Amino acid sequence: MRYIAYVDMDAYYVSCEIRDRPELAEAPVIVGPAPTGPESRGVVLSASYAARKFGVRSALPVGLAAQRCPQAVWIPPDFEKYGRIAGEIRGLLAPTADRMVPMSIDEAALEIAAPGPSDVEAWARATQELIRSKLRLPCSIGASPFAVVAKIASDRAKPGGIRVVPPEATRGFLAPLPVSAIPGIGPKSAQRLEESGIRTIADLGAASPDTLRRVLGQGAPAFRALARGTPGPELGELPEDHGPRQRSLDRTLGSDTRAAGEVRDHLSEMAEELAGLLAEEGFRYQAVTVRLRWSDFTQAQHGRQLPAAHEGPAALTSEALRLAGELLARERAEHDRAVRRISLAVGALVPRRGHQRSLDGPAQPRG
DNA sequence: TCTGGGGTCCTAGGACCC
DNA sequence: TCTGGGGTCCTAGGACCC
Ligand SMILES: [Mg+2]
Repeated sequence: MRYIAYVDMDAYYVSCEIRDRPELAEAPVIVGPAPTGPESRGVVLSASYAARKFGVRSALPVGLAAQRCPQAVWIPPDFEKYGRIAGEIRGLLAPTADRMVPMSIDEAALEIAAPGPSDVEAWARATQELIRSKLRLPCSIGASPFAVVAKIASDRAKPGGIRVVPPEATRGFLAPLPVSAIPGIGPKSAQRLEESGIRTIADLGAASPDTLRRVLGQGAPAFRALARGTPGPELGELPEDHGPRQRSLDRTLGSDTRAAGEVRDHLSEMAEELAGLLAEEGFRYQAVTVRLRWSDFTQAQHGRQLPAAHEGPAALTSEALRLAGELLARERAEHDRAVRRISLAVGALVPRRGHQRSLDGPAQPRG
């Protein structure tokens, strides 16, 4: 039988740092911009399990994290290191499986052929031991013939565990879990489902297709089939890789601004940087979008398809400045909020002639 | 406490075509 | 001539994931 094993590194950034500073193994460690430092506008990127006992989680504003856990050891992020180690992890994993698909910087899905669940279990123990002995890093592993079930199982196995769900056990495994355990059902969907009396995945499987369609939209039938233990290909199989859809850069300003010149200066730099990134990756772009987040945290975007694909910073810079100018003009006339964050994205990416996409798959940074 | 940066996909309305 | 319907593309906004 073909199983999908989902390997998810535990507290990945923190584990990478503790590896180099073993005296911190049991300490409340937080990777993120220190709240007393220059980048006070930030969030926790990764928290050790000791820090989580104080209510510190990824994406928590650093000010609140410091308040909840004053004794925390703060370590600034080193993305170059995390990326390099991620490559080493993949190098160890790939030869153990028929196929390995990187899902993020700290997750990978592997296809393995195994006669039964006990063989998968043995593979998972050996794999955990391999990563622990070679790289001194902990991970959790979930496995199922269905991709999304393997991922959910890896979440339930954390930290450091293994959870194998044979196909016939799928429905029973999922039934008691909250709907929010399903990737793709976030806080908003969970709230709306709760308002319809749907709290667990068992509730989801018993709900009427019409109700689910209203709350979850087009994906409803796939979620319902999953809840009944028989996911279709949308959730059961690993997604195909068709190359990146877009590339983007974001900058949150140290303090909000109404100065158009400041916004333009940032955008010009960002356009240069983004054009350089695309050149390295071998893509041309045929769409440009500028997105501005205002001081009240709402955002507005303005974008445009270009008549032809471009490379280099010139077209990107002029488009970006024009789009931002139009957004800012409208904002001045309507609400006149200050700018908090500037984002620049290019889409409709076209491979440059003669340029083959790297076999490593797209860059997949995360934090 | 005050909310990062980098991605993917879905929805909805209007334009346009058949 | 009028009406309806479906498909696709574009744009803006939003949910969601790590
Ligand atoms: Mg992880």
